[in-house]
Amino acid sequence: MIIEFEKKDFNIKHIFECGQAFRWYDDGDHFTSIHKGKVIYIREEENKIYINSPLEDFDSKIWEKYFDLKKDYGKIKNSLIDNEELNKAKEFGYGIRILKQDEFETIISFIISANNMIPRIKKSIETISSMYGDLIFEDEKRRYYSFPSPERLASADPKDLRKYARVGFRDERIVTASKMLLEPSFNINLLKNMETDILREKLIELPGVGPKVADCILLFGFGRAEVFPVDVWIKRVMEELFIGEEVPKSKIKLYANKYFGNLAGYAQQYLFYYGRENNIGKERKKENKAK
DNA sequence: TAGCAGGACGTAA
DNA sequence: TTACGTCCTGCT
Repeated sequence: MIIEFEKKDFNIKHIFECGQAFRWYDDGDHFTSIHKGKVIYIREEENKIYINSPLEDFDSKIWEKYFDLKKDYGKIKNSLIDNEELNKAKEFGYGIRILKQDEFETIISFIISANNMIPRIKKSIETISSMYGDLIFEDEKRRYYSFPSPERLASADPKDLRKYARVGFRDERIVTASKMLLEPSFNINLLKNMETDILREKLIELPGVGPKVADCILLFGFGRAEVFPVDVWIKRVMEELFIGEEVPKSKIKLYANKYFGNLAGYAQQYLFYYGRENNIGKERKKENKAK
């Protein structure tokens, strides 16, 4: 079974490489992605996108939701302020979409992301899935495992997470957060219905979740598109392109809100991808250090 | 081999 | 409220 649609505001590479997701592979002529215990192959041809699954139980609705296909990203881009630098970023990452990822997986993934780098985060998540998830499929490239349930991760030994999944000091955080997420006050349906600021406070109760990680979870796991996560990259990019001077991390959000309003999350993705791929702000940082 | 990159968190000012 | 040192791994 297959989903097929017009290639408009959709670029597979942009979607997966803009730093929002970790369970995907660039397999040359196609990308492979794992989500909610399912595997898909996704490829672009001329002006069409094809998503197909090697598994029997293919539910196109899951993937429509995951890729946010109902949303008109052209319209979003047009609604963002007309700013020269932002326009460049929009053009550069023209096919970015914000994925709607599984809530639990997003929480654990971004706890792992703290003080960490994307290739290492990907490796840790892959190992964790192979240790505590279920084998769902195998092709000539690799074996695919589902991301473990909160129950499975709650009973994991932090020492194993450290030793095999190389998560370092995040080991206890992962297990404790998984345990807390099994408590009634963290019931997923309860969380889903919370107002964004309340939900952020709730998420920060989890060990390993601070303001930045909470914002990533809100944006990528709970679909709160008005949220603007501030990491070292986006800080540099905002300072370089919009603010013109170094400001504390806490101030960056105020600028984002002023410029992008409730579309801040989309702007963040275009700017993050554009800034990181082009090393924006990094040179200036080096210069400052040399002084 | 030492240095660096990357957020959370505890402590101190 | 802000500023700092520490927690790890993997790369150069």
